[in-house]
Amino acid sequence: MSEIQDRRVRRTLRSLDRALFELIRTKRYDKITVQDIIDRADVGRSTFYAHFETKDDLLLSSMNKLTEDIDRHLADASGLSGPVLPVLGLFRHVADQRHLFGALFGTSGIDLVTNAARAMLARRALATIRAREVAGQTHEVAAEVRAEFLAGSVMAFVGWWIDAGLPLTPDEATRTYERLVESA
Amino acid sequence: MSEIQDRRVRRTLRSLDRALFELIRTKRYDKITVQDIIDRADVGRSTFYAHFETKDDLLLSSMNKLTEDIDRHLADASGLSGPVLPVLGLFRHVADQRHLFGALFGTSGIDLVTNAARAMLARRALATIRAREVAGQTHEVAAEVRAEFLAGSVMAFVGWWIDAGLPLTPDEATRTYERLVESA
DNA sequence: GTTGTACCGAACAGATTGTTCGATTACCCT
DNA sequence: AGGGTAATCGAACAATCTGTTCGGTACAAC
Repeated sequence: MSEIQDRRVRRTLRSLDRALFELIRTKRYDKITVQDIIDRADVGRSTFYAHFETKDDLLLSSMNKLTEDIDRHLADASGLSGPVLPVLGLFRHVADQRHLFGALFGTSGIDLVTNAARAMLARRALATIRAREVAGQTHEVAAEVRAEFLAGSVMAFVGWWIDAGLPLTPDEATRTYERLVESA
Repeated sequence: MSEIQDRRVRRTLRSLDRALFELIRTKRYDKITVQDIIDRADVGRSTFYAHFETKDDLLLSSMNKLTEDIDRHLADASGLSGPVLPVLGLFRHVADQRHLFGALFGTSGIDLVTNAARAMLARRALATIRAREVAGQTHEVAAEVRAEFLAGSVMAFVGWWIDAGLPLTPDEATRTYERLVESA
């Protein structure tokens, strides 16, 4: 798309980008002020607003670059076999950039609401898994990981279900969810 | 725990609770101000700060009640068979309270960051699934749902992986993730 | 009824937002 | 190399929000 000509603009945009991500590493996004950003980026107030309408605007623009980046690290799966999302390249990228991704996707993030619910589900799941382990049932993957994953996948599914406007009844949703979990 | 004696206090707390959730239904949590809350709740400024230190404080307190609520709607799975998280009761509860849960867990929520990444993964997954459908591969669950679910589960897994401090190498993580997805 | 305590509302300083404007400065192009 | 163009700076602005303090009022508990 739009290639930036002017060196001053490039410099400004990169400074803002960098400042935002550095700040996200240190505190919650919604606690970061435009003031924080321009202070760290050493950019004039009016300059910021010449490029972005709001703080969200800057975040979305930065996220675009980041998702393009992620996209490049996902292997192509247009073949007919193998996982639908071949994540190895992505996971390597995440490990490389652990600080950045940790700030962005860790549960220390913004989402107090989802996290509270997810944590509760994970606790429930873990208790059940442990009880079954005691009874002799084992699984290849460690209990904590499974519990967290199950909780996360329930939240993901509910998120989709709600956003789609509840196109399934609770009973259908349950059946669909269980099928997805056992063979996604 | 602490049972509230004074009727005035009960009234105030319930008003604040209610106001917060009503507001969450209309706009993003981080855009809601304490001013909004006390205006809608018809509670004096000093009264708010007599009960809560910050807006987050109120949210967390309200979320506690909500997760207790969710917890009650999750079936007990202490038995040795059946899904680890029996979600039917939970899903029914979500459908009943769709407005509340929609505001809380829909992708219109706070999490611009996670959502951007999730949306991109879902797009990728959907393209692959469709390509395979054309080639004759079918699946019980609709393509969109599968795509969203896969994307969500990757995000959930990465979230755990990062929070746990990257205890697995990218290769191990990939293997673990794939095992979880195919048989959680 | 008496006593206590929760509420209200106004006022406060400090911070943040988003805008405007003139003065600099750096850049791009020829 | 130089001139026109465009980006930046920085100060100032009103408007809003935060978190605190205070005296006065009204309600609850006993």
